[in-house]
Amino acid sequence: MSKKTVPAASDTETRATSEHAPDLRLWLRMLACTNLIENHIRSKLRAEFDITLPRFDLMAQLERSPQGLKMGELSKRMMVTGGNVTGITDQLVAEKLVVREDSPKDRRAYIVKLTSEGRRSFRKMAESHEKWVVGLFSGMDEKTRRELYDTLAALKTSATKATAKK
Amino acid sequence: MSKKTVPAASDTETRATSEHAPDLRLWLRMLACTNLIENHIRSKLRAEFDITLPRFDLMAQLERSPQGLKMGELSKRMMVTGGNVTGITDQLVAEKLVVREDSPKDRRAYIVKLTSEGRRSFRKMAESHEKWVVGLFSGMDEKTRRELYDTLAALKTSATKATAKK
DNA sequence: TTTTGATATTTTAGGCATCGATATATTAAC
DNA sequence: GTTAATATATCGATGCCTAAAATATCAAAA
Repeated sequence: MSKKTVPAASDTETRATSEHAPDLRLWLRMLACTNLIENHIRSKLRAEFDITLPRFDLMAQLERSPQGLKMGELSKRMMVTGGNVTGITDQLVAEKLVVREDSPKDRRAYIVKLTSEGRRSFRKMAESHEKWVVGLFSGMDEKTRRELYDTLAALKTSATKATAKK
Repeated sequence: MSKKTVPAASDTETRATSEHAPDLRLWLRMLACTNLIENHIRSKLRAEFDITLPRFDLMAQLERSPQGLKMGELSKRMMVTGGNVTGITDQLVAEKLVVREDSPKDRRAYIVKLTSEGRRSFRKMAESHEKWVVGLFSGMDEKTRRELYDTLAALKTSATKATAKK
């Protein structure tokens, strides 16, 4: 199913050597893991639902906020630029999966919402998506996953502080 | 320095709610961390050296392999498609940072190598890059970083196995 | 009011990424 | 040796993504 053009062996982490700072090796390993998982999910979404990851992600945000979200909010939450959200939204609107409604409070803004078809469609995809993710992590025991979850919280704090300053 | 258009607060992890599978929340947190760090590094590279992350990454691979690498090898190690490597290499060749040499063994293949200017340039950038990464992780204590490094190894094993099958 | 500045979104130009198709060279089968 | 299968790299179409500029609205100060 979907012959992979992107190979998984001998990956990004190859860049790290013993002479590098431990933090650098840590970062490259993390990046390699994330890319591996992300690429996998991307190709599954495409193969089974003919949708892209960014579109899925945008819909996921909306599913969590039934009252809808402004473009700017989507941008913040997805950690991408506004112009990017414009493009993805355009596509989803064309597919009738979301709608742009005028904000009653602010004529500059739109409120983006899932259509009922969008909601139905998303829920179906999300179910599979969750299974894939569970599968990807299933080789780790419970304790290790918990540990990873907690250490990532620490990383998030550290990185947020570092990127915020200056 | 370089006012960020991409905000960092209220991020991708927002997608996760308590009703989701723990693995899903773990994955979204990991993704949020990676995006945060990657976006930061990307904008620093651009602001201080006027280079993109993919070009930096390609040069990093070559720096590790002074004998040069074939396009296909770069593709494997960077975890991107061959066509992508073609494009990035074209740009770096135009900037005279790398060269494409004909492979003596295989007339289909090229060997890509850093030029001396490329090597010099890369080393300078790599020094800063390493500092940024260290800074991003500096809010975590040594033990936690070690823990993260180890749990990621387990994740890599788990995910590799899961993506390989079928 | 009018101006000033900030906010919300889109637009534009350029680069990165995929997939699928193609051209060419290598290797294996016969 | 010819044919067939495989491997290497590029190209074309499409979509994501950013930064910077343009447009429009809002909100507060003068």
